[in-house]
Amino acid sequence: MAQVTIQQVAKAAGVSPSTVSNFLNGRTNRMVPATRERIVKTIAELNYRPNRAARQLRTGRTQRIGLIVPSVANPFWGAFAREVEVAALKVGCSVLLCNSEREPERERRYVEELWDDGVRGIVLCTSLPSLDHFADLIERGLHLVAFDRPAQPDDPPSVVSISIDNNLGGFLATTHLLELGHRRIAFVAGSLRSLNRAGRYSGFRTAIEAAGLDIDDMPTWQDELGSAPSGDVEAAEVGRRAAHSLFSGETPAPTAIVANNDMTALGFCRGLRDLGLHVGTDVSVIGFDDIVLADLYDPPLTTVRQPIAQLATLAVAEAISTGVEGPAGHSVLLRPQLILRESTAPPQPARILTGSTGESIVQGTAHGTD
Amino acid sequence: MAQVTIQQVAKAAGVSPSTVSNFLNGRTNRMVPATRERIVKTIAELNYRPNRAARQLRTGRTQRIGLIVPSVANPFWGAFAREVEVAALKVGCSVLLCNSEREPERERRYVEELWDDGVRGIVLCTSLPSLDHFADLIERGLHLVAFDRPAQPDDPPSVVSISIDNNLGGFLATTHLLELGHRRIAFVAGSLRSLNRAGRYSGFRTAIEAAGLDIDDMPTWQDELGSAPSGDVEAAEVGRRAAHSLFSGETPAPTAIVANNDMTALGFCRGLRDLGLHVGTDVSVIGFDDIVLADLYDPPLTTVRQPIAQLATLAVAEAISTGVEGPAGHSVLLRPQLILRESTAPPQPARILTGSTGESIVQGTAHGTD
DNA sequence: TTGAAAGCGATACCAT
DNA sequence: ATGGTATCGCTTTCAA
Repeated sequence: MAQVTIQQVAKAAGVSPSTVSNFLNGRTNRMVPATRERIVKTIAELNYRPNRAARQLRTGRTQRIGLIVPSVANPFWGAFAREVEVAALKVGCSVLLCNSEREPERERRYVEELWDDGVRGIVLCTSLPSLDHFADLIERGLHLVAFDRPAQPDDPPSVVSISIDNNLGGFLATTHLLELGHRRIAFVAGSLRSLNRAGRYSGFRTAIEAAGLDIDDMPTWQDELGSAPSGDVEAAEVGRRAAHSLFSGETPAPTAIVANNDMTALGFCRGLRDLGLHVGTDVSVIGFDDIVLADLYDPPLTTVRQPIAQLATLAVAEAISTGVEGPAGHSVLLRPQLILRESTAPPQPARILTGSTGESIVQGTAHGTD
Repeated sequence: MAQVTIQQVAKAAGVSPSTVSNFLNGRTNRMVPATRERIVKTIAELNYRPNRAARQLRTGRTQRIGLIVPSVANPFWGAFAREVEVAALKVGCSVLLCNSEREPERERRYVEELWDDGVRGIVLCTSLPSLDHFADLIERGLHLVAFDRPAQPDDPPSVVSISIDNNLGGFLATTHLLELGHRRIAFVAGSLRSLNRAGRYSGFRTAIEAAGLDIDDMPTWQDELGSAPSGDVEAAEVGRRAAHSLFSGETPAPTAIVANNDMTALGFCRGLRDLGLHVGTDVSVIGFDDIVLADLYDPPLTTVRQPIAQLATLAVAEAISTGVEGPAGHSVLLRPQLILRESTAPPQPARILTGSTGESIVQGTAHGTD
C-alpha cells in the first residue's frame, strides 16, 4: 500500500536522492558505474516506480495529450482515437480520451479538466463554430488542435486546424455519381452541428453546377434541429429517416445520394431496405470516411476515405509541438480519396430488374464501376 | 503562461491559503459569508484552477480510473468505452483509455503506467490467462476489474471479474438455430487469445448435445495462431476467411453458423457474399455483442446482446470501490439476450434458389423469421 | 473564523 | 562523482 519513494531507494542504495534522480533522468554519465549498478539493483529490488504527480508538479511537464471526440461509439472516431494513440505512443505520450457527445458544455468542461491535469496539448474534434471560449487557456499556453473542423476567420490565432479537404471530397463523390450518369442526386447530412457538412456540400454543389445541372433540382435532407443532442451513432438513424422521407413519393426520388458520413450512408441503406429498394441497383449510395464496415457491408460501400493515420500523426505532432514562437496557427488540409465499391452504379435506364441471382446482378452492374 | 496558484488567490482575497483551500474543499461553514464572497470573486477574477498534480501529490487520491480495451477501433469496445465513460462521469471520475491491441506486453505496460499516474482502479478487458503479473500491484492497493474474461482459478484473490454468461449466450444462440431446424451448425471463432471463446463454445456444445446431435459433426473454424498480433478489427477478416474455408467444398458445408462476435459474423457474411451465397436464405448467421451495425446490416443480424451499459456501470463501481476489507474478489455474470433479426431462418430443404429479384428472395424467406 | 507551517515525492541548482 | 536543499501547489493538522 505504501509507495516506494526515491528517498527509500537512495537510502537502500547508499546514495543521495539527487543521484537517483540523475539516474532516473538519464544523466548516468555523472556517476561511476558501480553507483549506477547499485541504483539499478535497488530499484529492481524495491520495485520502485517514480510518482508522476510529484514529477509533474516539479517539472510542470506531462507526457500526455488530450483527445476529445464526439463519441468513440462511432466507428470512425473509434478508429481515429486508436490512430491518435498509436501516433502518441511513438512520441512517448499517452492519451486522455473524452467523449463530448457533441455537447458544447462537455467540450468546454473537458478542455478545462485536461488543463487542470496539466495537459497542454489537446486534439479537439469539435463542431463548435467558435473557439473563443478557450482563448484565455490558449493564451496561457494551451496547444489546441481543431480536427475535422474548418478554420474559422475569428479563431484564436494560434489554433491549428486539421482535416481533409471536405470540399474536394464532396466534389469527388458527386462527380463520380455524375459520371455514372446520375442526374438527380440527393445530399444527405446528419446533425446541423457538424461543421464539415458545409465543405462537403459546397463540393457537391460545385460538381453539380459544373455538370450544367441546377443545384435546386437536387433534393437535400437534413436532420431537424430539434432532435436529441445526438452523439454520432444516431447518424445512422438520420440516414434511415432520410431514405424514408426522400422516397415517400412526395417529390421525385433521387437515383443516387451523397451522405455526409458512412454511418449516415449505412443508415440510409437500411432505410432503403425497409422500402424494398436495393442499394447500387435501385439507388446509388456514397458515404464519407471509409470506416471498416463500409467494406464489410452488402453491398460494399463506395466512400470518400479519410487518411486517418496521417491525420492522427499530424494532429499529435501539432499538439505536442513545443511552443517556440513559430508560424503558430495554421490549417492543414489532407487529400481525401474516393474508394470505389459496389454501392454505386449507373442509374437504371428504365428500372428494369434483371431476373437472376444477386451475384449476377452484381457482376452485371456494380462490378463494372470498380 | 504562468499558472495562477492558491497563494495568489489568497493574497488577492486578503486571506490565507488555508482558507482558500477550505473553500475549495467545500468547508465553507468554517468562514463568514463575507470571506466566502471575496474568495469566490477572486477566483473568478483570476480564473483560478487548482493544480491537480499538486492536489494529488498531497492527498494521494485521483478521481480517475483506467480502461484498457483491445482496441477502440472495434465498434464493440468503442461502445463499451463510451458507456464506461458515462458511468465514470456519474461518479465524478474521468477515464484514461488505453488500447492493448491484445498484446500482453502492452497490457502490462499500461497497467504500470496507470499505477504510476496514481490510478488505483483499472478495468482491464484482457485475454491474458494469468493475472499473476499484477499480483504485487494488487497487493499494494490496485483495484483490478477483469472484463469479458472468466475468472480463473489462480487469479489473485481480490480480482473482480465481470462479463456476461458466455455459456448461456452460446446456448441461446445455438438453441435458436436448432429450433429453426438446422442440424449442421458451425462455430466460428476469431483469435485463440480470446478467453470468452471457451464459454461460448461450451454453451454451443451443450445445446448441440441436448439436441441429440454429435458435437464432432459440427464444423468449427478458428484462426490459426500464427496470424498477426491482431487487434479486434481483424475479427472481420477472420470471419471472411472462415466462410471461404467452410464452403470450399472439402467438407459438407454447414447451414448455419454461430460466430464468436458480431465483427466476425459480419466478416463471415461478407465472405458468403464473395461466394455468391445469401445470408439468412442460404446460410443462417448469428453473432455476439449486438453492435450498432448488427441492426444496420443487410440483412439485419441476429445476435446475442451484451448489456453494455449495465456491465460498464458495474465495472466502474468495482474499480472505484473503496478498498474496505470486504468480500473482495468475486465474479459477476450478467445475462445476455438473444436478439432475433433476419440473418437466421429455417434451412432451405432442398436448396432451391428461387429465380427472382433479390427482393422477393428476402420476402420469401428471411423476412418470414422475424 | 482564520492562519502558520509541515510535507506529499521528485528535480535541479549549487556545493563539495 | 555525489549530496544538501529549496521548491513545485496544495492540503491539513494545530494554534490562535
